[in-house]
Amino acid sequence: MNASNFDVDVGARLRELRVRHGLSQRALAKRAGVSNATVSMVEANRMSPSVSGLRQILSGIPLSLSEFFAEAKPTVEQVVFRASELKEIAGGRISFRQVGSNLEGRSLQMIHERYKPGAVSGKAMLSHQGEEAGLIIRGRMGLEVDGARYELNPGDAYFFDSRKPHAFKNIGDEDLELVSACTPPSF
Amino acid sequence: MNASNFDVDVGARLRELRVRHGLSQRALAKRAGVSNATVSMVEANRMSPSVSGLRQILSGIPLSLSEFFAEAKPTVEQVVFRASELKEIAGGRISFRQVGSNLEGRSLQMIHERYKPGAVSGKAMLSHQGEEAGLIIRGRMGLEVDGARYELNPGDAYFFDSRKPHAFKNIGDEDLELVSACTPPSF
DNA sequence: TTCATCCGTTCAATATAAAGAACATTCTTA
DNA sequence: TAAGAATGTTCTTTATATTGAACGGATGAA
Repeated sequence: MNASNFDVDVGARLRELRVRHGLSQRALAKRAGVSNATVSMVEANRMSPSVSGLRQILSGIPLSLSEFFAEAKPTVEQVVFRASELKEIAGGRISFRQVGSNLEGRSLQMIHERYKPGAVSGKAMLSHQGEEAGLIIRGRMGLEVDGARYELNPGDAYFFDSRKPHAFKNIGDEDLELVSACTPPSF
Repeated sequence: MNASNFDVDVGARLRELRVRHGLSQRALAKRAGVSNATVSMVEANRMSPSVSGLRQILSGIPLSLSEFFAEAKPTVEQVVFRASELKEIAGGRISFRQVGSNLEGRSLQMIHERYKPGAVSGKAMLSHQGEEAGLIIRGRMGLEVDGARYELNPGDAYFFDSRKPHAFKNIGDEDLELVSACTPPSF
């Protein structure tokens, strides 16, 4: 049994991509160097192509296997989130106010962060893979990533791999305010 | 043209994942309900499994096809980007200052945006799939997504699917300043 | 109409993936 | 030593993916 996710409907996905690119089964088959019968069979799920066969077919679009199997991103309903609507996901001396409350199925998370003077946060462990970026709006931040220390002022920014251990600290006298984003939002 | 990637070595990737999970070929085969011979052949690239066969094999780890074919993320060298180092990717009445200059291999892009009063930007066409988010620092923004119009003030934020047509405008008297992020950075 | 050309599907023949058993090798353990 | 159990590989048979050609339907032009 396949534990982790819903199965990709290979046939439907191929058809969707082919049509989106304005190709007929035959046109795609010719570009890819396979028979039109194969394209037809695969799209109808009447057979499961070999990986090399699928790669061959996709070369006619062209598209990588990675792109083919990438998770479909669900549509996000709400577009605008008022300042008062941002979801508080941390309290006290640190305020994390997230854009949108439901992370399910998203690949991007944005947070409006505020730290009181001296406040600290961070992760020591390797979390799931992904990337993190942020830009300082106000105040001074001390950043430690993978053992290296930095000081950031308004307008400065950071970018690193989420798997590296990291810590944030407000090292100034006033509140520290920044906007951060990370992907994927799973943590 | 498939700009983005090199082909996956299916055999090597499977072996890497199996070993990383501490499974022998036979143990994996048993959990997945396939023969050990198949696992051996696939790892040696002596045959290219069918998609359904590979899915079956991966179910023993377990791992989804999506995860199997996901691109390995390269490590990002530079962590901190000074305000003066942000890369200007648009000029004139609109200033887009990107965190980091090289997007290759990244899945996250962050931009410090500034619009003069009246300045407009946006995309009418469907661009590649992904998500976009932003948070207003200063000024007033008019946002149109998929035909719907919104007004945003400092602290407000937005989040939508990049494929929807969208436009940004500074509808205030002062400069509009915001931090945005999108994924994937391809555009 | 009739011809031409496109579309997607289906069929029989062939190439290849997958199973099950036997193989060689390297460890343990007696 | 030798026996036992683990590993990954290689064999032969069987199931299935893939081909090339033929099919039926739709569209458009003479």
